[in-house]
Amino acid sequence: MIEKRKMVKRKVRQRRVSSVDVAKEAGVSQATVSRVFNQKKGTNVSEDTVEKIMAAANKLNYRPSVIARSLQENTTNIIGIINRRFDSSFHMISLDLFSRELQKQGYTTLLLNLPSDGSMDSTLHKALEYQVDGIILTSAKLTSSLASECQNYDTPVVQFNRYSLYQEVDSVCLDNYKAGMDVGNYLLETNHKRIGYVSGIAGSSTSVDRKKGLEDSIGREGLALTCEYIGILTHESGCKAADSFFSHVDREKWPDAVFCVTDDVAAGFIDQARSVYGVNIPEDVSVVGFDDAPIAKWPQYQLSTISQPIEVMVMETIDILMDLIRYEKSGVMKKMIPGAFVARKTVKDRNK
Amino acid sequence: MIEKRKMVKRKVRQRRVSSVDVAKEAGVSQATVSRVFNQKKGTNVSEDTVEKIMAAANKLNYRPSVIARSLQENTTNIIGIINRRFDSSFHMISLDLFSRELQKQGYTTLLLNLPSDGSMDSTLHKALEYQVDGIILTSAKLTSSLASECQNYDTPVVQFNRYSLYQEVDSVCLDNYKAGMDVGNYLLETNHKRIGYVSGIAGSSTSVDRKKGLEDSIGREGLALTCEYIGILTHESGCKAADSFFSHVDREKWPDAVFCVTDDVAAGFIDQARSVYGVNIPEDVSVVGFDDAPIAKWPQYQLSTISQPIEVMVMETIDILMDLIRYEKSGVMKKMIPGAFVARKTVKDRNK
DNA sequence: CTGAAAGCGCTAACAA
DNA sequence: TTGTTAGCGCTTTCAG
Repeated sequence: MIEKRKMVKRKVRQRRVSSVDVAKEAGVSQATVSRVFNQKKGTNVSEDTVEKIMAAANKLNYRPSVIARSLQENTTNIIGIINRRFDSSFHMISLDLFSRELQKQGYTTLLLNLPSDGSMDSTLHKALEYQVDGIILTSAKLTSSLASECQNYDTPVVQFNRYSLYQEVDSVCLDNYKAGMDVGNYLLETNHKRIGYVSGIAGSSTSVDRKKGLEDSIGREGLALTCEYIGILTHESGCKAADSFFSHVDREKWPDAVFCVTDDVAAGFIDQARSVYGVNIPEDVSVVGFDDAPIAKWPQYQLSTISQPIEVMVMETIDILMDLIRYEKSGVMKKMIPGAFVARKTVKDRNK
Repeated sequence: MIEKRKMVKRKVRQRRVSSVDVAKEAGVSQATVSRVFNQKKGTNVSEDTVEKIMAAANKLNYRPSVIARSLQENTTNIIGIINRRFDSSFHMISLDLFSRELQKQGYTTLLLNLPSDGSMDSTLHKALEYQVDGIILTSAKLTSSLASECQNYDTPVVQFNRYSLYQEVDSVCLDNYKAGMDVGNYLLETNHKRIGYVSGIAGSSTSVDRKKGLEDSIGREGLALTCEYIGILTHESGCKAADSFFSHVDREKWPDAVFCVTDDVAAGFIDQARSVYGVNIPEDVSVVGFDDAPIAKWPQYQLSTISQPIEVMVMETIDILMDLIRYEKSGVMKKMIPGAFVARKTVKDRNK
């Protein structure tokens, strides 16, 4: 391979065929060619010339240069999606929805990754340099200096799956706090007393908000979390949480309900609890997950969980971004989407 | 929302600050500004002017326009990734690796989706219009007319996770046929006689090649597939396969080994076989999966499987593409990557 | 070391 | 209906 590279001659990319070439071939002016390939508002070109031009274009295999057009129009029809990491099906599904829907609306997706240290400057600048028409920032927050930089470049940003009360940035986010409260209230109604929480990555705002909602809810009944495990978003992390909750602990000190930050985590928790500690779900311990991922429906889990309407969230995000692109901004839009509790079979009503 | 849109004035995107603005501010010519922002080969600009220019640039918040540069240089530093669908962690992981590695090498990723009818023309044309420097086509094959169109545009294409003997297109693909043979040979060595296959989407070449390898391998011992189920790449599909293999069938007619196209499918197969039909894995039936996804390591599965070296495959793909971008093409490169059998606990040695 | 000027491929205002 | 012309912001000779 190395050999080959050395031996082969460097390459200069050939010039592409341009509207001038087509114009020459068709015997018309370049502007007319441009008109034909811009059939916006009834551009007036005679049938005859259109035909001549199309013939020439086909013969030469002409395609307009989006780059040149972008330079002229000061707009690229590209949306930058800045992604923190792919660590759950939530990210995969939302990215897929984003790019498909944007494509449907005539935009293309430029995918940018945040470096693992989480610093955003260079990635954001890259997006700005490419003159994207808008930016979707997933699972990350903009600092205020970065936000004003986007303002300078007249490039709208919408945060997806993250929000902050103190930011001037538009955002769409599941109402994680409320979802946490809903879970708490449900567990109270079903008469649970010893409630545990299995968290995601320390400090992740989705995880923190869910916990806070849970705590505030059960706090109104004078309860506090019995136990907590801080891990990551994997099955294995759920297993470890079960270890931490059930080993070296008297049976009376076990939680009677556990809220897991993710369905995957909940599955790991359930598997380990059942197989290693002989815990019956939900007779001994109730479990609630989050996401309503496919795994929640697997027969052995039948997991009660909170479903995130990802598609709604994605559409809202795109709508807001499109407004920002097309119209002058008037106020900040922070959209909180409610999650929905899906009752399956992992929570027992302990009133009975 | 509708209201708001109507009331607010249409937006015209403001002009960005250009090198001319910086030049004015710094009291130099525009060309010199350009030089400073192109410190490739020892561009000779004096310390003094560099400082003046940087000061002005910072003051005005100047960033070069990649678009204008692309127009001039006839190269965009964008790689188009054309994606068929996201239906397994394999796609998610490989996309993540692709975009991170490309970013590391100074490229950016334009993400394009194939429409659900699978037609590729419009998507490919979109990539060509954006003048991407190269295209990575994942899980799909180029028709010969499309391939020659890319040639016309001097835009190299590498197929990832798909290949064909008859194509002139470079490709990187796991050797699915060989992997299928490996599984078959292993099952023969361990003295299995009644072998079944759970396939992915009908006609998907990865699925077909794995099956063919399996068949050819066991065929040399005079065996044929005992049973087959054609489904999709989900846990549920694996459950259905178990239904199809175990219901309404005498126990003596059960397969003694089943090869599943994916770990997820294998997990569903195992779950259903165990819980509904009381099948012991691997005592009654051995199971082999594919991918070595995280689920293969879950305690309740401990799945024997074939691991795909995704990272190697991604790197090879990028290497080939970079060669194609930088050097004249000399021959077609079809890279077959071998999978590796990972023995865990779902295959029983029936010689003992 | 720096400036002037041409040109990448396109759109759009203006003329004809 | 069509052609002419002036840029969009940049890189790159070519002079000086």
